[in-house]
Amino acid sequence: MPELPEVEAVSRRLREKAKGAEIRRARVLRPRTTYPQPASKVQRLAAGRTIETVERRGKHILIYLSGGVVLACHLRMTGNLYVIPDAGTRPLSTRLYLELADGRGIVLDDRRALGVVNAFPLAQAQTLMNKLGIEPLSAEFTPGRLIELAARSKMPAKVFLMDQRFISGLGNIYSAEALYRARIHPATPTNQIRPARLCRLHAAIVDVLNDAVKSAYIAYERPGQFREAERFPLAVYGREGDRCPVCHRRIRRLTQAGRSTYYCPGCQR
DNA sequence: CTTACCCCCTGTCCGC
DNA sequence: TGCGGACAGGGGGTAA
Repeated sequence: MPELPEVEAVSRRLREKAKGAEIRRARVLRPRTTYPQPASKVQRLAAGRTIETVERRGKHILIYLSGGVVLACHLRMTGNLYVIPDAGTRPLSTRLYLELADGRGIVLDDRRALGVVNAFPLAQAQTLMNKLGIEPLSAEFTPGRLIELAARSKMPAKVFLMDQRFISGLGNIYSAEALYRARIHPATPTNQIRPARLCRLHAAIVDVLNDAVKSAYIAYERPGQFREAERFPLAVYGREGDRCPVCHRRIRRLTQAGRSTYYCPGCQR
């Protein structure tokens, strides 16, 4: 599920519903969820504090609590984080929840249970987030910045885009979609892409993410629910064998860094 | 600095 | 119909 657009949608919805709420207590139902921290530490650090705000950094959701504590949440593959009306009535796949003073709950609902929640002092959260690459939807992400970053790596373009230390937030789907929009072959070594094409890639990244954020925000209108009708239209991802709408060649799949990459052999060179 | 595994989990799909 | 294996939008760790 979650790459930057979905995480942004989840984060916004959570902020709208839970900003200002007081956490009565926190319960970790699956100890591994707070790894490497003990569940007790997260429960203790969250209890009694007020949610000041909720922000996204890369694919992380940061819940800022009163007293300088941050809950850093990562949804990984199947996680979702949302407010439910009654903390006593939770989905089966709840791995951790925060019981709010008004009786509502915030749940980490995660079937595959790969999601993680840690509690950090503000400064430590800051340090960890500083290790992430540039925010692709921020003003600092410019064509020039992408050109600088690309010069530092000879990774295949797709692997580069997925590496959170360069740009944070792109995953398997939107990396492939951005490369398709930019007409760049996913295996091209990043430091060999010409500046003009990197400018095109920059625009493609920003456009695809902005489009997908809008779509994801609508799709997650109801907490914990995904509206199928609002699924973002994917040009190449998961479409092996389909015809490219532009050049009519069949979409191909290849494996890079253990993940599937989809691309159009006609458009992407 | 890379790549190439393995691990963490559950669920689904595909081929035999 | 049943079953084993591959694979799935995440990342961390370790070895080479």
